[in-house]
Amino acid sequence: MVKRTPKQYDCNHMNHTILPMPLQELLPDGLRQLAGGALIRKGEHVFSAGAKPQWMFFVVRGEVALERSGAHGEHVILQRCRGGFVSEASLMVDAYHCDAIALEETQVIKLPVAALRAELQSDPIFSSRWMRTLNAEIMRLRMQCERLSLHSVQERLLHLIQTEGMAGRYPIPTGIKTLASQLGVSHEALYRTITDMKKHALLDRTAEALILMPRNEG
Amino acid sequence: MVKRTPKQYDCNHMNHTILPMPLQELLPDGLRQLAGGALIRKGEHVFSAGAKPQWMFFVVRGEVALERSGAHGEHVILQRCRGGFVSEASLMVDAYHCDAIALEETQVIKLPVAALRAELQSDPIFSSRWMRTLNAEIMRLRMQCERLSLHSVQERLLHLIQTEGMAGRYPIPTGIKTLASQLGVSHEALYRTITDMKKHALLDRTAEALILMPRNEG
DNA sequence: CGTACTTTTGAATCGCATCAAATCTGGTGG
DNA sequence: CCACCAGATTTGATGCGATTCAAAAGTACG
Repeated sequence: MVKRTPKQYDCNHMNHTILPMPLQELLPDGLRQLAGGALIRKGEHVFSAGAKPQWMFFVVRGEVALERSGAHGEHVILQRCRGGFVSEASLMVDAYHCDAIALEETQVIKLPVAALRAELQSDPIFSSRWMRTLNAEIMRLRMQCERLSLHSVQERLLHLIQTEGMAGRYPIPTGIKTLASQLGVSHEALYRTITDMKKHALLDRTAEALILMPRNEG
Repeated sequence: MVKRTPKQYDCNHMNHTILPMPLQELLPDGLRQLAGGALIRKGEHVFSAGAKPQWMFFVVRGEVALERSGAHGEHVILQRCRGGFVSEASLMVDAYHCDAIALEETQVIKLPVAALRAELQSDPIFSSRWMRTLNAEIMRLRMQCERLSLHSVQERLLHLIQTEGMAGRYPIPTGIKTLASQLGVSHEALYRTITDMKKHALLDRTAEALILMPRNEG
């Protein structure tokens, strides 16, 4: 095999291991060549607000939170990402508009923004697929707005499980505090709500997930 | 001038009047030919959740709200649109995921979805511009999520004026009740907050807009 | 075994939703 | 011009649910 310019990852060789299926299907060959990997430790920034986007990040394993921080250290989680691209919107923008922080040890794949942009220009199929991911992002965000418009913690939690869970099951791999921040409520309130719902047999909680109980109304 | 197939609007002739500048710049010639117009009365649906998108709507004048309705008639305004495309995300989707309702008499321009999709495939420049609008939408939605994560009415209102207003000025053409719904608070609470803020010289209110007063802190 | 963090419970307080009612407004028709 | 109506605006009172502060118990990790 021909020796190639060394990269952070030799993707030609490792494609089948480091590129997850959805990314395999999405990316044209040319871009796959340029993909690199990175491991981000818990608490570290993937990128920071104000910085110029150089890479597009795809989360393979772990979890990244997009957050914005106010002047006083309070921070709002705008979105959590456990798989797929982080901040697709940053592709066409000169500076990030929020922070991305690893909530646990996280494996990402990096794609150079310039190459990605070029590929979008020249490959209509890829462009179309990319637009689909943007559309999905928009709908997810609209869902989140709807959720945050609900007034009680229980309503928000139910909405989350119903709209983002799978068959009434919603994973909570990074804990309740993270989830509370995502729902825009205090962690105490969320703990209490979960306890109450368990007591009323509306919800079950395992270490990894929240599970909605089927309603057996008379 | 050559006689053309009659359309709902003769855009060749009326381009400069019915197509607003941002749309002029965004759309390729071919699509401009296919643009039609429509006038939607207050309270009427532009489209409804579940329906298959046939047209992409661009608001020229008036106001459209994207809302989702629960089972009991309660409705949440996901977004208000006073200019520009409504629900860009619906372009790649088989069914609308929310309702679009005119909050006042509204002038829109309609573009056939099929032609728009085709143009996105064949025109990389247009495709790139369209992606930019999607990105802007994503950022606006993230802002709204951040806003809805704030706990007090005053914080939400300030955030709205600061992030979506121009130079501390935010137009309220369709009234306070609409604004309250957008902020996810009751209209009474919003009225009271505005009154309080006026009393404390934080805010001024005219018939058309809310205006943030500059803080003269010691 | 100590440290840091999460989970849990408790109590006090506050802001908002809600219900109610009065006033104001613009528009319509007699 | 007035009577009337539908909405919007405004004020009031009440109760609930969440925030907040506090502290204890549990858990992971070196």
